[in-house]
Amino acid sequence: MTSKKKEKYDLILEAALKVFAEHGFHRSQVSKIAKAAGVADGTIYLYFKRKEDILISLFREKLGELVGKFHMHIEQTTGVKEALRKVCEIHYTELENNVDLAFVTQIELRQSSLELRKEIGKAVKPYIELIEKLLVQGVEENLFRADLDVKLTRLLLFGAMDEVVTSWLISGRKYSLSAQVDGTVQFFLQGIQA
Amino acid sequence: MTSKKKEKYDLILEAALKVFAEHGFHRSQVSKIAKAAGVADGTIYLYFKRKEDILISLFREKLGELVGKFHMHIEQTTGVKEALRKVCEIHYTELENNVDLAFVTQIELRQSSLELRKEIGKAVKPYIELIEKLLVQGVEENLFRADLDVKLTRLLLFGAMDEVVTSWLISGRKYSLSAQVDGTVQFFLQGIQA
Amino acid sequence: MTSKKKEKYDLILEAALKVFAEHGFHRSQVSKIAKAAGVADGTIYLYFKRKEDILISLFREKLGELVGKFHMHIEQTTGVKEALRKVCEIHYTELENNVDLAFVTQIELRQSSLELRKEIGKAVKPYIELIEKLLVQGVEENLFRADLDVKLTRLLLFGAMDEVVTSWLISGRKYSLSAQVDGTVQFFLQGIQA
Amino acid sequence: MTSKKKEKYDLILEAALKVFAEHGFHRSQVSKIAKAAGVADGTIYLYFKRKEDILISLFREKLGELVGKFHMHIEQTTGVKEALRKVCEIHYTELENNVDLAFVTQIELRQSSLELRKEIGKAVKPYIELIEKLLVQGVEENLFRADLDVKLTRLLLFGAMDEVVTSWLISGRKYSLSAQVDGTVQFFLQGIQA
DNA sequence: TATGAATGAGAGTTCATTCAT
DNA sequence: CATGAATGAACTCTCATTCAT
Repeated sequence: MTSKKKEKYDLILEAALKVFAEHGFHRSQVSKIAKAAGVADGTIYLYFKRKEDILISLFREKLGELVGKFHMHIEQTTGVKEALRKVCEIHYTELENNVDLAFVTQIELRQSSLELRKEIGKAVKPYIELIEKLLVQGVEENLFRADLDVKLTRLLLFGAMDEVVTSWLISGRKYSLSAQVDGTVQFFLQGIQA
Repeated sequence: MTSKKKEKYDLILEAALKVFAEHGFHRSQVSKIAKAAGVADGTIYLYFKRKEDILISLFREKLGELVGKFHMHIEQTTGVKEALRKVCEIHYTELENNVDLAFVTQIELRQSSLELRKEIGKAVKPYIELIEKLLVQGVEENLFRADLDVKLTRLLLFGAMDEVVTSWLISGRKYSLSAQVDGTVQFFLQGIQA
Repeated sequence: MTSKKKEKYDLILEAALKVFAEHGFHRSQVSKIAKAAGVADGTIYLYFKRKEDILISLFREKLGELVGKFHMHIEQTTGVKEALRKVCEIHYTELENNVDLAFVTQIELRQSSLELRKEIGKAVKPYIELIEKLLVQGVEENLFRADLDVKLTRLLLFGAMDEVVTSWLISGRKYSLSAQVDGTVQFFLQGIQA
Repeated sequence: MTSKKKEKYDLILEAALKVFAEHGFHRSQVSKIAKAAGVADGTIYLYFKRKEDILISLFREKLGELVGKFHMHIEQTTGVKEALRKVCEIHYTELENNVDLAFVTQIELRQSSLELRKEIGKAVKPYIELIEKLLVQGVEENLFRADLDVKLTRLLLFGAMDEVVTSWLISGRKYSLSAQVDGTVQFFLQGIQA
């Protein structure tokens, strides 16, 4: 029963991901999601309290998976710099290979109330903290500047990558996103100075 | 008459800024904006084709003003690095001193369709290009790396600053935004490397 | 403008009376009322806050008219007993001649929440108080028993008439309601007579 | 098995009485009743065809019990007048001592369609006929007026008592209901007395 | 230009009822 | 007999936009 319930829960989530990516959150009627999932409208409400809950749950699940991948790959790396490159690489390639998810995270999820954005902020936090952890480690190993403001820098790194992804999406994905990893990581490590 | 028209146009825009900042785009009814501007609902439609147009126009006007300020201040600077610091300084202080505008640009404006976001992209372009121009100049003056990918880097810089502002807003503005200028610029110039 | 507004207000109220009488409150969709009134659905909400407000307003207006008629006719009577007969006569004939109103007051209005019934109770109060006033006057004139519990008796009179009307309606109006005036009044007077 | 069936039937009815009394008919979801009865939603439909059937059955059962009590007590009385007082006494005390039932009969049961009200009318009939029987007997014994319209009077008596109960409920039960018996009966007897 | 009353399409959500297990 | 997950019809209310004045 639990597995069956879980199945339908995931079924709806998968359907929602597709519908949100194609039509955007506000233009995605619950009935459209239900139809895509092959269930009745009312069934949605057996698994989610409100329409917004689908969005939040979707984000939590998918971001959870992503953070899992980050941790998994980073464990296999040997140095902090290498790990940081891995983070950027996963960030770019995962979203490049999963355009639906990219649209939802970069475009649709932002189309929400301040209240919801705080909720999303909580879900993003583990990722931001992962970056911070690497920064702290780098400072301890004397690889990064001793006076580095890690709280500020984690935002700068995340924001920089985030903007690259969004810009790539809005441009219509006319170039390779993963090809930007080198330039991005070099910028992170060296800055722009000659 | 044209000046009078301009006056009412601005009147509506100012009212919209306040209303959007307080209630968010989707919760800001046209009638609420009209009331705040002291005009009739229908009058709005003499100056703006659709509700979304108010948002776009607001952004264009305000961003235009901002870009103007950037140009004005940069002309008074002597070097590229100094100019880049000035850009960051203006970016942070202007939004810190104009919280309404900050809310609209960082939160509400993102709550829009892909179509609208493209429109916004066009309005942001002059700013992004201003950054790019400084980067190109820096490379030419051998201040920045010769192999710098300026198209990518302009996004990284903008994205990094953008995230810092958004994060500051969502956190509830518990710390000084302008105090982040030093750390941000240092990161831009030096990167994180020791 | 005010008269025009008043006109549409009444238009909706008249339409609602017909629709409520025919289909009952819960089966009367707002769209049905709007159609009957020849206005758009949304227009209803320019004059009434919620669907329930239509019912309450309808009751207030109609009961207000009725109480007005009571007062008007009673002023023309000479004695208390005659006045009491007039009350019963108006009660029965008005509802007999306005079956739609009768249905709404006797059947549909009762189909409401305890909260709403209290609201209705307030609207009925002037009528109950009118009856009480007559009873007090009768006691003072030694026409009615000196030990008469006027608070209780006003309920007994109102309830008795109310039940006669409801029963007449539910029976399918197979007999004359106004023909019950004599029997009712005789019962009342003998009951309260000194 | 039949007794077991009867048990569950009563179980649901008792649960429904409580739920209806607390939340009202329209706000009492079938699932809420099922939960209160400790059965599954679907089980309700093994005993009742529709939600309304629960209400009707509830009324029939409870009113049947009441009418039984009336008959039982009246048999023990010696005169018609005494019997009539007993009727009023039972009417008031039974509902005063069973507030849940009072709420359902006076408030919730009225919240139903004309169709249902006819159904309820049938259930009330034995009680009304009981009153009529007493009236006829009284007339035969020359205790009551010879020209008494018993069909009308039975309604007047029932309606008067009904209104007293409803008014007592809506007022928030701030006074004793059974204390109204004397005043009520005195009014009745004087009204119909020979 | 300006008004603001009127429009009416649109969608989230509830819940009585069913039926496969 | 019993279950409870699934169904899907039903309906109120909002609000961007229009247009007669």
